[in-house]
Amino acid sequence: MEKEKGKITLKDVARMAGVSRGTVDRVLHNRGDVSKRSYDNVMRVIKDIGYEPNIYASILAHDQNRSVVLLLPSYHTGEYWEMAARGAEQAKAYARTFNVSIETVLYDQYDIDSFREACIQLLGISPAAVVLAPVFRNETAVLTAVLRERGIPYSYVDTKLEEDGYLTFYGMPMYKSGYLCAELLFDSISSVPESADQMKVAIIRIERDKNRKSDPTVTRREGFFDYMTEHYPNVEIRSVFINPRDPGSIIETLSSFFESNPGITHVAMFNSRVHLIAPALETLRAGDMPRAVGFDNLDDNLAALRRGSIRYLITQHTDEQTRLAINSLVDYLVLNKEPERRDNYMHMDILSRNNVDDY
Amino acid sequence: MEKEKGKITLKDVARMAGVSRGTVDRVLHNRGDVSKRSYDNVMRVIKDIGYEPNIYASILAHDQNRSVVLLLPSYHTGEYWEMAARGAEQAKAYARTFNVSIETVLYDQYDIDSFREACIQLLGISPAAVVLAPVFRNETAVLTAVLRERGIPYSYVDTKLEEDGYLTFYGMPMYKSGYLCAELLFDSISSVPESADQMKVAIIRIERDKNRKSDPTVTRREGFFDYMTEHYPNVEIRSVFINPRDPGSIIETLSSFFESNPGITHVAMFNSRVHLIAPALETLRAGDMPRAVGFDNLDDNLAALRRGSIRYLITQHTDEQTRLAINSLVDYLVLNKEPERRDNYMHMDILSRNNVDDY
DNA sequence: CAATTTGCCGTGCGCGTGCACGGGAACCGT
DNA sequence: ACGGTTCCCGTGCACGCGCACGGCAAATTG
Repeated sequence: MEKEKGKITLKDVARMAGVSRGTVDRVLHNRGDVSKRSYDNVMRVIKDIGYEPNIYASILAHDQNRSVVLLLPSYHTGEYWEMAARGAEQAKAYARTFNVSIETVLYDQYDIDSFREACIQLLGISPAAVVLAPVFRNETAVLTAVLRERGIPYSYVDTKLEEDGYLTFYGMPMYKSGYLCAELLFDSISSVPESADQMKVAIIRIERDKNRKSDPTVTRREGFFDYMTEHYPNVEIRSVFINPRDPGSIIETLSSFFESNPGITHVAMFNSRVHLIAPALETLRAGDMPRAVGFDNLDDNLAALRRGSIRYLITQHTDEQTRLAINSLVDYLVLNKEPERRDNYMHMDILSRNNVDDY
Repeated sequence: MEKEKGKITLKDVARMAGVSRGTVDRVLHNRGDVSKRSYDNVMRVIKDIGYEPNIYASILAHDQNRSVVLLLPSYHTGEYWEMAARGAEQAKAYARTFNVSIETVLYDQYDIDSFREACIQLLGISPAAVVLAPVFRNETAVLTAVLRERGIPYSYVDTKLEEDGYLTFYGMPMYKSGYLCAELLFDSISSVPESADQMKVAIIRIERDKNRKSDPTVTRREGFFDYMTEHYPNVEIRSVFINPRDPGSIIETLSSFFESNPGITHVAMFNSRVHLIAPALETLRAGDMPRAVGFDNLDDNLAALRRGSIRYLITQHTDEQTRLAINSLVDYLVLNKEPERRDNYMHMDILSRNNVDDY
């Protein structure tokens, strides 16, 4: 289906359209100084013979080094956003193939001013494209407005804003993920529903700062509760809040929680930090471990999974998200390739003790 | 970490080594006519300054069209090997970036002569690289010997032969997949082991032709049985054979099986064809569906999963396997990039009704 | 010693595109 | 009629590399 022999070049187009290479070039890149007549001629020929520019020659001649900037919350090793950064690392290999480099700009996700500074820094780089996670919604809207104005394409990862200026979005179906979480928790007794009376669920949540950040896990929680009301309306559900900034306090919090709420058989956590409660479960409930399900393949989570203190992890391929987002932008920039889909919901992986190894 | 400004070119290397571009070129491509002195000089400079050729210029100048051939059993839509072919489709996009095209050569997996013919056809194409699944072990060994002799790199997918001439292998950890299969089947009652007495497992197998083909699922079966003896040594396990060539017979076979083996609560199947027994389960066991687990994300399997007649599917990303295998070969051919790992065991995905949608 | 071969090596051209430069024609105003 | 714009357009060089061609010196041969 490809006839590689008689490759059609720009020169051929020029000849067939009765103009020079320069004119074809001007048409291809919309840089004016072309009469309507010539323009139409060239366009017709291009369409007729299906001309496609040779990207090697193009890149070779261009020889410019564009950069795609990834705008992320800063992270320590083992934290959620590190995975996103890891994805960028993988994308680099692909991007460098096309002479585009990946820069990462970080900000403190608890400090809105640092986000604003990061935006300024980002614009200073004058990137060819941007990948970002809209942690601060309003400020992100400001940034993307500037990007649109400057004609810089951008993609969302993790979450998106409800506008339509972005090129692509890669994220997780949050509602479904909560639903799935509940299923994995309670699948164990679906064949013996009468035992549902003996179950009690604990939902571990994070004490949140009062800031303007968005909390994507609310949707996940909805999915979870909908599953519960549909399948196990009588199961007791309790919530407890822990403070991730003070790891020492967690075991105390949970200890008193378990005392005042005896008979907890299931534990769910809707963000990436199940690993924080794993040690507490192991010491407080060594005898009768509740069945625990959490999210995201952080190293600490995987370790807890292997130890058996977490039963299942649902992962959203955070690294893949950034990788694909970057790739879509690179394809768009270099190959003029429109993405297949704008909104891309990633597949959720279910991880158990027995399939983590080759992850 | 990249200094893109002063890109090092072949000319720079030539200058620094005190030779001409031609000589450097001869060194790079091992085509002789270079004195030992010059050779050493050039090699030293290359290593010192970390010269890397510009592949765009290289491809542009070279302008040759190589092809990678994928050697697979022929398939009908919805069958296992179709997924492998699908992966090739995805790899095409990447490959064409480098002026390499992907050809597929098919053979009848039940006819060894057709395989031999396919090999001849393959060699006729004089491919730059080959991806293959060693269905016929001995004949595959013959083929790979020829490939090695001709210096054509090749990669295995799905299964591999025990030799070390291949560039990469992408497959599934078969033993673990069987183990995982058992866990997913019986996880439901792990907290109430006393009910294990009431369980009965059926293993559905395929009547095999008597040919020299390899059966990779034996290892999977081992993993399954090991899990069972470790965790539920007293559970009854029965096997039943169905004939995939005669779909009409399946329901009869299973009907009489269920009659003579009442109380089957769990069903496992170790190849990609669970979809064959799903309708039978739905009609024969509508009231008390046994819990069924199978393998591979064939469309029919996914449909059965959605209908609820299969509880879990374990998938091995067959499409990814071929995609990655092809990519590894392309990288090796074009970029001279050695693969990171030779043997690559893919992650197993667990698919349930609630996470198939975004697959 | 002349003629030829062999071992090494440098140079020039072409791959297809981006872009700067300059130039011709038409149009304007004086 | 003439200088000055404006609008279009063609050409030449550069990008980095592969490869063919030819050349020079040393080694070999008759």
